[in-house]
Amino acid sequence: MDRFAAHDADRSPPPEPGLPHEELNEPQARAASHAAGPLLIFAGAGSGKTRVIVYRIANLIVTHRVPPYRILAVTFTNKAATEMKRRLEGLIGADIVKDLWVGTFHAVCARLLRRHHEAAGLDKNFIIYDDDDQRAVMNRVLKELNLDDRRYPPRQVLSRIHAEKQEGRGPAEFERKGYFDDAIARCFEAYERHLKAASAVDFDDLLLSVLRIAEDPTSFAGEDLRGRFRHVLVDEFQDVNQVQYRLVRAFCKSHDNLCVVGDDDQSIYRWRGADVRIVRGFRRDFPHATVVKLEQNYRSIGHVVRGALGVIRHASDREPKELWTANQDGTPIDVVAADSEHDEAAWVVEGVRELIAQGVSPNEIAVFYRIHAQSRVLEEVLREARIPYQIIGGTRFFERAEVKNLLSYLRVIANPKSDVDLNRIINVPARKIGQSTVDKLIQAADLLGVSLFEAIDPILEGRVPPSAMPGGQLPPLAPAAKRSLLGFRDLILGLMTEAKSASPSALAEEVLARSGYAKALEQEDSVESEARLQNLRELVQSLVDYEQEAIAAGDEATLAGYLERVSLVSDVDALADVPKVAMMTIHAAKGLEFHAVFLTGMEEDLFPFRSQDPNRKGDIEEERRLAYVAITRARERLWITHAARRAIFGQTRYGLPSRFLADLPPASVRPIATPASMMAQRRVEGGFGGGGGYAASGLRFGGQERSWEGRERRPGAQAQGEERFAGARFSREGEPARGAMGRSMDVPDRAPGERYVEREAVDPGAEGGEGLALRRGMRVYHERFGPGVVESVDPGADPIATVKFSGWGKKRIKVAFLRAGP
DNA sequence: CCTAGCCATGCTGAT
DNA sequence: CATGGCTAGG
Repeated sequence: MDRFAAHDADRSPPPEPGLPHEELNEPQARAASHAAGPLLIFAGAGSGKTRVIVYRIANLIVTHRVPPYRILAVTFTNKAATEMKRRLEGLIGADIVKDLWVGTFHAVCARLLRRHHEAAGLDKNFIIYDDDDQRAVMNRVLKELNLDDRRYPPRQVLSRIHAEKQEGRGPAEFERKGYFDDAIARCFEAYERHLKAASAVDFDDLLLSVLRIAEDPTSFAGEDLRGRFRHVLVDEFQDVNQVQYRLVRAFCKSHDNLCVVGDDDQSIYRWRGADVRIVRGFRRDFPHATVVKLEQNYRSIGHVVRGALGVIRHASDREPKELWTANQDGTPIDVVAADSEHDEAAWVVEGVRELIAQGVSPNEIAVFYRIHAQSRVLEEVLREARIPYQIIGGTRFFERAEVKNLLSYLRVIANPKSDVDLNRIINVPARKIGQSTVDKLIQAADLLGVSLFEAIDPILEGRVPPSAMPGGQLPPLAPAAKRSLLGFRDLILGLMTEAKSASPSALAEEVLARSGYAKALEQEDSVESEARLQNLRELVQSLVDYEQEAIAAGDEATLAGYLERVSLVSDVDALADVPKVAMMTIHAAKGLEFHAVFLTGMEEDLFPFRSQDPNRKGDIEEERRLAYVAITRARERLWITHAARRAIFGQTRYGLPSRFLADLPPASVRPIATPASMMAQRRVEGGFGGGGGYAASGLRFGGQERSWEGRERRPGAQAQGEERFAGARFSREGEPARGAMGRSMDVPDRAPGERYVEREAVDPGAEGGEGLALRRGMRVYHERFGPGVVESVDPGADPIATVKFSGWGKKRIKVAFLRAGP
């Protein structure tokens, strides 16, 4: 029995007779046994969709006798693919599973493209260019076209091209909208030309090339692609883009055995071309589709499920569905007010330490953040506390310079046309081939219309036609430069010969030895160079691992195969099954689950994220879905933290608690303030002229239990800690019941930081002051609008403050209605 | 030709 | 804050 099932044994769905090994509930079983035709599965978070897909595939093979190599299952990450295969092996055996097509769109397309490389005009050993490589190509393109890279920043040009390709358009279909686009169009054309010349593809091409073949009605390759699969399953369907959808439809051309599984509430990749309309329009495209909804959550405790629902309920335009759970309520969600990001990190570490002390395995604990930049502080504190952790993403192993260098050597050996790679290593280690020499080489290559590598011989022999040079001869190379270039050429040629017989790992060793790279690093003898050597050894080891895996799977271990794999690894793929706390962005957390989750940085402008660049408009709806994804990762415990101030991007920001916090049902939340946060609060309080400010503000100690509408009624089983704060509730005299005011009914009844208020400030009998001494920047709290920051104050007998509220914007409020906020 | 150090500039999310 | 591009000096 697998880990998932073992862990959740106490809350597994009821057994279904006739379905061995796995137990499925009614809708799950319906989806799993659906034999043919289109099938749309709306799978809520934690509703056991992986289980359904796995069982469905097993069913197709065992019951319906579909040959495994006729089944394609597309997953979102390689890790998910591996996990799926692992679970299938338990059901139908490894022998059958190895013939299945299971993988990400990119991995599947890379494999198909290897087979049909000719139809795409590529060498068999084509190379996949990553972002860095793409930028290098674009830099060269801009230079070639004499375009100012300040006016046309490579990244922006690329992102424009990327957007086009994601919609399935090439340079020919590019629509010019103004004169700026003229240049973009030329860049697009030149960029494509360079990639093709290098026999390289970018991530978009991987899909696009296969799509073009698959949609070509005339070619043999296209026929093969359209007839290859009899059943296609796509997981995380809410995050597919147009190209991927067209691809899937092409694969299903001769039948419509298409099973898609998704949850529009978890669509978080719109920014990279994912189109929720595809999942929402599926029934229009396939009117006879069977639709199954999985709405029972088996993963999380009741408080977590209700917290997630509170957030997603306010999403506009979602497929009607109601997630529910039979699980126990468990512990409420802790919403923690911290003073700073350091304070926040300290709280997280303390919580992690406690969990581990209680016997929770570190790999069942995760720390989430909105952006990678938040990880550093958390990492430092964890390291200090000697808690083992692993960071997913950020600066990755394969992005380190020395690793990329060795990979570039290997890529040049596999595909000498790859100019980006050649350029990268031509002077690594330093071998006296400087920029001027490389520039001449590039010129020669451009003139001859060949790759950099192919231009070496002509330039050494002076065979570059002078007539082609505008304004004279190509400046001659210095003898020293010639010698160096010759040495480099021979090095590569020698390694190419070696590659014919040696294994990939042996070849890598050979590269390190013959190039002198290892020696150069050894001689440097610094802490950094030692670390680099270590990384290179690790890379060689990963080649060895690859070879062993290939042998075990009965495949041939090829250099191209390895290079393809490293190009397509995703961040989460690196998530190892080791006892370490996992740290990652919420995007990376999609599809994962943990016993305990710390969701950090829950502040306005950070989450929901808002770019400082006013041209880039954020998408609040997507941020909301992201929050939903984050919350639903937790099985038993969830802490959500926010900090009053945070140093990020080189400056200190004073943030408001995220608007999403206000959407958590109060009954499922336990507000907590860190000691440092309470201290800071005390300082703010001082500015209010003492504890009497509350009485003066018209707020009254309420102590009265407020009621909620519908399902959100306070559960009978109160969690401990709830009592501690039970008396600390405020209500303003004469204020209408909040339940009548739409979303404000879910505003937490206690603002973060209120614990201090309870202990120190609430004294109904205290004398009133002369109103609040508000200053700009001060944090206040309003009964209806929640926490806010004072922008300005109009003094007078009845002073009015302009206050910015998270989620509400600026409001002019009588000071009398404000009190000290979080 | 190489290297160190300076300045500037961007800075979400990722296969 | 971190990376990268550029300049000046070796």
